[in-house]
Amino acid sequence: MSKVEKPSKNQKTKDELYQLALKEFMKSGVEGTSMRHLAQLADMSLGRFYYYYPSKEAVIQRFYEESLIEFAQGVELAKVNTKDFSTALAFVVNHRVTTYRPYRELLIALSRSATDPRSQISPFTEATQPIRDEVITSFKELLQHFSVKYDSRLEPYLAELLWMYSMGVMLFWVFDKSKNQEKTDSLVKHLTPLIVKMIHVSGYTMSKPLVTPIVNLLKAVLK
Amino acid sequence: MSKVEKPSKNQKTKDELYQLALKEFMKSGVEGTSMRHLAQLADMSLGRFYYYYPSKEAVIQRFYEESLIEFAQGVELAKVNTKDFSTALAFVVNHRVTTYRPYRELLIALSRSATDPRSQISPFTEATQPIRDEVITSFKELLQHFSVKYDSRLEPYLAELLWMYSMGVMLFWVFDKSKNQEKTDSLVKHLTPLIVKMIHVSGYTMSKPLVTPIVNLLKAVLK
DNA sequence: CATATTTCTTGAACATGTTCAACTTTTTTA
DNA sequence: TAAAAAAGTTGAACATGTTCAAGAAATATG
Repeated sequence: MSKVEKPSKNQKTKDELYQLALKEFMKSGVEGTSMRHLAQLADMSLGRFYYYYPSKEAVIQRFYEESLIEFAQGVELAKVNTKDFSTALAFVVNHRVTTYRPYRELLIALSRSATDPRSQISPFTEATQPIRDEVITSFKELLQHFSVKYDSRLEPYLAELLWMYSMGVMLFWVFDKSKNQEKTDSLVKHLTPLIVKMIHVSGYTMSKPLVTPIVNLLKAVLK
Repeated sequence: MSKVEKPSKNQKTKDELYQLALKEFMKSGVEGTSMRHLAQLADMSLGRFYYYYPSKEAVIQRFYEESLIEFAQGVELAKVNTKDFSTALAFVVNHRVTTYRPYRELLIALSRSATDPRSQISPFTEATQPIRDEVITSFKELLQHFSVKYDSRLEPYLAELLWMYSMGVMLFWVFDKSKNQEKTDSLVKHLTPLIVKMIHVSGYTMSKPLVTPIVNLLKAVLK
């Protein structure tokens, strides 16, 4: 009756096709996998595949959406697995990198799409991206959970900034050509405590004048 | 006799094709311009066009290279047109945005390529990109020209960091959907003096302990 | 149950980026 | 200057992402 409750054969096919595509993308890369090949693997006509995913990018987009869900879950996990905010933030980012590792190939394709302002996927664009907002909300909760203290003027921006930090690390990771992407690990290990310290310090009365220009910057640029 | 001095008909044709392609890209967008159309406009066969530019991306790549040259020139210009380092840095970035403005469409395509780690174009990748190094060198000279004082441990990184800042602003600009991209102007206006102040402050003895973790970060992550 | 409507499926066609073997013209070499 | 090598050019072919009119199957409606 309602729209939600039927898993509908349609949805099931869609899911299967997605899994299939994902596996093939990992094996042969995104560009190395043709839509015809995918259709063939799924034992269906090309047109039929396109009925379920109207474009190759649509499959990537789905991957992005699934990732965001896992992202939010990772933030939740951080709450129970860590003792302070700094390790929590590092945990979130590392968790993301870890779960992405098998999908590196895919993430490259994703980052290509993401850097197109016209794309729905771009993490910077403030499209009505409900899942994106969910992640940002869970960052807000994480801050509260650890009772992080900071300059109240940062309140409207801080969670979103943390989100941007995470996405920035992802991008760095995609580019990271060092063995096992260990530079990314370094980056997170060094930068995370720095950021957290800055957040803390922003709360001290003495640093108010330092925070003011930053707040002005954020006010002018975000939202 | 030498390799350099003949502008060779080849090179001339290449230049003309580039200009032609550029104009068409601006008019119809990069994706909206087919290689066939370009060949037709140039009154040559498709295969012939491909003889000069082996791919569409090669044309974009050329645009990138030309841009880098202008970039370096912009840094030189800043030397003579500004009185202090902060305005110089803002000048460089604004100059870049200004000269890019007519090519916004192209820059989107560029940023797509740039965000592919496999591409030659990526600003982050430390490919042997001689022109890139030239820009970084001119940043070094700019620092010297204004006798900017800073923590000496930053010396190996500072110029490259400024380069990254500029590229970051470019990326922001591409995404900036505000009217006339005025948010980018805000960003530059607010952020540039902040950065310059931080550079200055790094030189004070009292801030050495603050700089140390940052230097460690840079050491671990760059180069 | 018969009909109308929606959902699904097919197969062919199209547009476009790219490749390449064959051919022609230009330049170098002896 | 004749032969050989290099540079330039052609046109057809290929692979791939995407579209779409037409039809089949499933579902809703009266």
